[in-house]
Order: sequence, then structure tokens, then C-alpha cells
Amino acid sequence: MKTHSESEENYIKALYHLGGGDAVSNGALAQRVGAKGPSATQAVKRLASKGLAEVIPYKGVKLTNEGLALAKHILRKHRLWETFLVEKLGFGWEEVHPLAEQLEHVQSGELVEKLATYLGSPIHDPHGDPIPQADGAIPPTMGEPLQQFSEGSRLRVVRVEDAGTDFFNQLDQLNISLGKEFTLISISNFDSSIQLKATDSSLFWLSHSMSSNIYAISL
Amino acid sequence: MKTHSESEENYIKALYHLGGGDAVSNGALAQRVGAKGPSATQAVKRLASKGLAEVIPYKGVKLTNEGLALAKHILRKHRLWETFLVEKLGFGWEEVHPLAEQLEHVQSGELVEKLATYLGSPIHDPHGDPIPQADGAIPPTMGEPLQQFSEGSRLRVVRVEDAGTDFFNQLDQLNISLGKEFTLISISNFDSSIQLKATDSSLFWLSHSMSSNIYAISL
DNA sequence: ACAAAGGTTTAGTTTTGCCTAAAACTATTT
DNA sequence: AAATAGTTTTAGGCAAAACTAAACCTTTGT
Repeated sequence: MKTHSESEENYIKALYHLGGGDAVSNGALAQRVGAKGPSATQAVKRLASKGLAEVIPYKGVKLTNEGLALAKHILRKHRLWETFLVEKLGFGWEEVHPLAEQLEHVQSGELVEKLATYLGSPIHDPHGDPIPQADGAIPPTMGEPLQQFSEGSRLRVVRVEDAGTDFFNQLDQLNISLGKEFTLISISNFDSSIQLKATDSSLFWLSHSMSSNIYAISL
Repeated sequence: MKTHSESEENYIKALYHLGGGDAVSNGALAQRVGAKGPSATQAVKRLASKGLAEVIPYKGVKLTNEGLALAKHILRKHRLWETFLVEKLGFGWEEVHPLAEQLEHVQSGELVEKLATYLGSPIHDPHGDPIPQADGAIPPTMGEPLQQFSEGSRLRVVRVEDAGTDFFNQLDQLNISLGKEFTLISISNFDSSIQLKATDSSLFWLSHSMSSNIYAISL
């Protein structure tokens, strides 16, 4: 198996995140990896020369099938490590992203699969995001934003967007975590904030910016 | 805490391995990291400029106290990861070194300590080598080579040198692992090979090159 | 249609870290 | 004491990956 630099892997991840298999603009890519335009131009040329991406100058870049497979593999590692850090080492779900960014670059197919087995072959990570499987299959993305539900719905939180430490801290303060169940009491017509009732009958409001990052399924 | 490149960390590790706190020659250092002379010269200059090593041109290099502390910290990570890979993921003790070489570069004090706690704060790794503690203390190095024992001694294997995959495979074939107990039956005057008796009373011979990499304590 | 605006690429520089070849130093041997 | 062998350092390149400044496309507005 060819080996790739961390920088290359970061560009691959960014391309996958932004476009999946579709074309991405140079600017968007540069912004995502935290670099300037010319660095991205140069990077995608390197990727193209390795057969991982296709570039149409001034138009955009997209991953080849090979690039796509690599992207999924990296994402698999990332989410398995996040799962390990939370489930086994007791990290909070807001802390694990930067650590997984380092761990995901470790190269060893055997390690990934042994880790997956050790964790019980999970299909979702601690944020509820799907973990790509060894064969490249992506488990379904769960849930809808809370706005999508009607007043009176019984629902269970199954996924949250990684919207930064402050967001996670607020979730913790409100005692919201994956698997928790609530009843949607009302949605404000004024600012779209949402009132929920917890299983202990406590009532509270969530701002739109909070609730739009929280995904649930109907029970 | 300042951050260091992987290359720098590899040179730090090599300096520690070869000299501990004492001076090391440029050639030995280069060989250990798998580079050529000039690369090592350049690298130690970088280390010196960061206060991690002291160089006397044409004489040698040695780690500063800061460099020494960093070396121990990296070794701590390395041996904790090896322990994790063997104890939790089920890797064989001959496979873990290259993986730990990658994992040891992950930067996070919190991760190291959580990992140590998860593993039960071990003081020896799967090969029996001491794991430097968080405060820099080094647990005692266990055992003596089998040659040191007298005929008839009862002994327990507590450490093996990492002498390559073939060595480990042979250990496995002979059913020798850490903690196993044997009686030393005889030492050949001709080629220093050693005859052992296992607890199941089976008898077998070990060549000098095998036995000199196996360390035991007397029971 | 043309010119300005905005995004993209090229060109040239920087840093890290490796290399080879050549020069310089140390040590040994006669 | 001088020559030689061996090691180390300097000098000069190369590649990856980032940057700034300048040139170049594309698109958009009038």
C-alpha cells in the first residue's frame, strides 16, 4: 500500500468533507485545510499526480475513486479513535476531535481492524456520526434536526454536529447526550427556539443555533 | 509546552538510547536514526538551538536535562502504547514496535495519563522493559541474562530484548513468554548453549544467541 | 461588449529535513 | 613529526509544503 503524507491526507479529508465525490473549489478547499490559495493549488497537483484527484484548472477538483476510498478509510480511523477515546479512556465528546486528528494518521490496516473489533465493530461514533466500514460502506446518517418535528412529538437524540467546545459544554449543562429522550413541547414562531420536556418532566428552551445542531428520531 | 517534529523526537530518542545523559558520536547517532552523517550534524544543531542537546564539534552530542526529560516522556508513551496494543488489542509482542513508533508521536499529556490509568499504571511493558513514570522516575530494569545463573537454579523469565521478529517467533515456538518459570539444567562448556526444563518437565536447549537475549530472576 | 471584481494559478521565497561530494579535523602509526 | 585513515563538518542540492506578490482566467454588471 502506498503511503501518504499527513498533509496529503488532510487535503483528501477536506475534499471528501466538502464534496464527497463532487468537485470542490480551490478557495473552499484552502479554507477548510487552513491554508492559502496557492498551497491548495500545489497540493491538488500532488494528489492528481498520484491518481487521488482530478483537477480542471480554474474549475475545481474532485476525488477519484481511489481518493474516495482513501478518504473513507481515514474517516473510519478518525471515528474509531474518537469512539475509543470516549468509551475506553473516558474523554468528553468535546475533547476528542483534535486527538483523533493525530491518531487517524497512524498507518496500519491491522491496527484499525483490531481496534474496531475491540470496540465491538461500532457503526456510529460518540457524536452519532456514521463510521465507514472496512469495505467502504457508509452506515445511514441518523436523525433530523429538531425543527423538523411537530409539537408533541416524542423523540430521541441520536446525533449532534461538532459545533465547538462551547456548544458541547452547553449540551452538558442541559444534560443532553446521545440516547436521551424528550418531548417537543413547542416551537416559537418568533425566533424558532424550541421548548423540550425531559423524562424527569423538567422543561427548558433551546435557541435555534443550539437545536439546529441536534438531531433526533421520532419514537 | 513547545512542540517538536517527529524527526526531532526520533533524534532525541536515539540520543537517549545510545548515551542516556552521556555524549554520543555523530556516526552512531546517524546510524541509529537511519540517516547519513550530515543529516545528523544538522539535526543536532536544531536540537541545540532549542536547548535540548549540547554539541561539542568533532567530539560528540549529549542531551540537556530538558532533552532527557523529553526522551523519557517519549519512551513512556512508546511503552504504554506497546502495552495497550498487546494487552487490549491482542497484538503479538513482536509486532508492536513499529506501531508504537507512530503512536508515540501523538501530542497530548492528557492522553498519555488517561492511557496509563486505563492500563492500570503499568511499570513494565510487554517485553519487560521499564516504563518511565509521569514524574520521570524509571522503574528498575529486571532480570539477568540466563548465563548468569548456576545449574539447578529455578528462575522466571521477566524480560526479553527486542532482537527482531525471528527471535520472537522462536520464543513463541519454544513456548517461552514473560512470567514463565524454568529450571536451568546445564550450560554447555563448548558453545554456551543452555538446557532448560519447563514446568511440564519438558527439556530443551537454547543457543547462546537466544539465551543472551532472555532475562530472568531467581526464584 | 467590455471592464472591474473575484477567484485561481504561476513565480519566487522560506523552512525542514534529507542527500552527495568535498573539505577539515582527530587520531594513529611509522 | 608526518602521513594516512577515519570521522565530522561544510557546502550545495533536492523535495515537500507553506507563504506573498503578481499575472491570469471567469464571471458579472452596466
